[in-house]
Amino acid sequence: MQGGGHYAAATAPQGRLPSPTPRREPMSESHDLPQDAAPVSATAALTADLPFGSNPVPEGETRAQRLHRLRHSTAHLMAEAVVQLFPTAKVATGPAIEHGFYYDFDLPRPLTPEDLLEIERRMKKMAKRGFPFQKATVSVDQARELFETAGQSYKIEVIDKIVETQQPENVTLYRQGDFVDLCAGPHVSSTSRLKQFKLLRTSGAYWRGDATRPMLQRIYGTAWETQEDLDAYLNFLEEAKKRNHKKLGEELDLFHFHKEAPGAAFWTPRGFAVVQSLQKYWRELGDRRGYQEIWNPMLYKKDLYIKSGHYTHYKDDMFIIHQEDTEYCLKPMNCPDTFLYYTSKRRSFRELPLRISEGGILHRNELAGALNGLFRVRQFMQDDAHIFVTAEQVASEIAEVLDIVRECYSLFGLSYGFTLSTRPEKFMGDALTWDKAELDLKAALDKGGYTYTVDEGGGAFYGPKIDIKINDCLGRKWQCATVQLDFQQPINFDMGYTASDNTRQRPIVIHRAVFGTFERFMGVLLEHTAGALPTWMSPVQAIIVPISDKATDYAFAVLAQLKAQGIRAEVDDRNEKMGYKIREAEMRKTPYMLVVGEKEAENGTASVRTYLEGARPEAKVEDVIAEIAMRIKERTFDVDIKPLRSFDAEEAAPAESDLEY
RNA sequence: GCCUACGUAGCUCAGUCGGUAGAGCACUUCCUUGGUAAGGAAGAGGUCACCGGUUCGAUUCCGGUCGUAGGCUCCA
Repeated sequence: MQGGGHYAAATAPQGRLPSPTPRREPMSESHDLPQDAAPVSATAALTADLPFGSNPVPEGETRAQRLHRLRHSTAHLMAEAVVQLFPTAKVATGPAIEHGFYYDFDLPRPLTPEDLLEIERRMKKMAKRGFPFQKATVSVDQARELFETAGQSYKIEVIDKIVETQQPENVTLYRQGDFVDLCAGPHVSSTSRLKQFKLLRTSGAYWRGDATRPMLQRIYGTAWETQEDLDAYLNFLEEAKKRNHKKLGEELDLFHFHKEAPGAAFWTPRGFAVVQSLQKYWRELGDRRGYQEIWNPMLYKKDLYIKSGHYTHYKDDMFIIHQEDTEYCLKPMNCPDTFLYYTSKRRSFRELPLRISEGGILHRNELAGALNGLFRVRQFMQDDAHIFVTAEQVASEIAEVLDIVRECYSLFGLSYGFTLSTRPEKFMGDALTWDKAELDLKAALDKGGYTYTVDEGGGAFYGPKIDIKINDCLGRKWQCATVQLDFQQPINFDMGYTASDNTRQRPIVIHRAVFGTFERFMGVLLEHTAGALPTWMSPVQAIIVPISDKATDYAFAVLAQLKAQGIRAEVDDRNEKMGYKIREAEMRKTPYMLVVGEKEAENGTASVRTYLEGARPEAKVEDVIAEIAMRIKERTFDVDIKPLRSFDAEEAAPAESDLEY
């Protein structure tokens, strides 16, 4: 990069610029510009002639657009601070993103947390000084010359890309203070508009997201229009941290991870009770909705995956076992072996739609760096099902699946959104079939009254799909459910059915999962409920607290009654005071606490305390049991969900003011 | 897999500028028999992730491995 151009140093007096910071030394603000900083003055000379002028503020912007502009400008401000600290830095790209912004840099050394503080400090300082954002429209050649002189090779690449895709005559540059960037804009009028921001973290990021390109250093930050918004957002981050499902899993003794099996959850008795409650619901739902469950092997000769195409397209993600001369694969998905079931005999149109579910144990060799608690594991179980249908049945069957989605998610107070992904450029089958299928999916969505977004060309090569994203009570989105049409695998497996006219027809396969994986869904639910699960899922649904051992016999008698009704209950007969036991039960978020002493033993009652309501008056044991049993049976969502304010830019409109940049 | 950071008792964390470690909670025993979020005392518990290197001596410094976190990439 020939001398390490400080490409941004365009116009300001040179005395303001810092010298390169020595490796691993704490930042100091008293550095002066090195006298030999040739690239700097060269750049300054170059930009001096450029037509920097006004930066018109767009009219009629939405709040989202305003925030986007604000955040993008903050990214530029940050880049300026980074270039000050690291004059040899190369800057890559720095867009606004949801809730904030980032900027990628190629730096001489890794960033430390102290660097982040120093960068933020400089940003605040420059913001206060109020440098205007100015815009210049220059020819592509002028821009290229500028960034070449400054040694900014990534910017050259961006220019090349723009030229290749858009063939413009001119590009625009934006400048604030000492920093000039290739940028389409728009920006705020002045850095003095940038007040409520915070740098959050650094990370590595491949240039252009390409693992073969250099790893850059990315700094993430957040920016808002008001201090109140910023505080609320930082509070949200804190709350999300508190609700982290790994932390809750530890505190509530639900699951563990061990390095002996990276990426695979070890469920404790308490945690497994929760998983089983969910699986029980899944099986009941399947029964009710006409699904039949099968149970297939976990280990297959590679032939199966050669047939399905996974061996060529998915091999890197599969665990493969060599046994003597044979290659076996741990199954990464249920579809291929479900298809073996389908083709195991001749099928009639009378059997369709054939709804086959299988919650097999799946293994995927996810990248080590991608593993993340229950959200990304290597071993998991999906609430998977494959529905074999005729073309005519697609629309009604999809509608049925969407109705299951509605039922499931409403059970947990989760809202959700749909995305319809249509035919990609490279697709299998004929376009007519696709068109019909897409119309069917649309019709099912419309008929159900669902709103959805369309991702044109976002479908899988084998068929269009509907993805469902959950919104939890912190407003976070999670991809769990998916409904996919598949025209390809029926061909690979030569599936058929005999139609009413005695011809052999090809079925269409619908892949569907609602919870997605039980693991991820558990993680989402834990964070959504902050670990206070509804009674029907709770590991221990009722705990009986004898006041002293004089009441122990009665406590166990009550326990027997609870258990007789299928309630997960325990007696805490440890030699502790009741206050202690209650505290522990509260911290475990136990929905029902039945306090019993001599008085209750005499009356056949219990003093009830619930997690939701606190202490209640004494009640007949039968009545309490009936209440708990009813909540379990009906799967009542007896959870106190306090939705945090949304950070969706469109929803959370501020008190209208002249927020004008 | 890549970047950065981290790994001390079951959990949450102190600490050691290189001389083999400490707290709280949990656990065990004893005392206490107690009305709605921690009663008291004693005890036990650690190859300071693992493997190498430097050193008289490494938990501490260096290198590697494994695992974890946040990202990148990928995805349920």
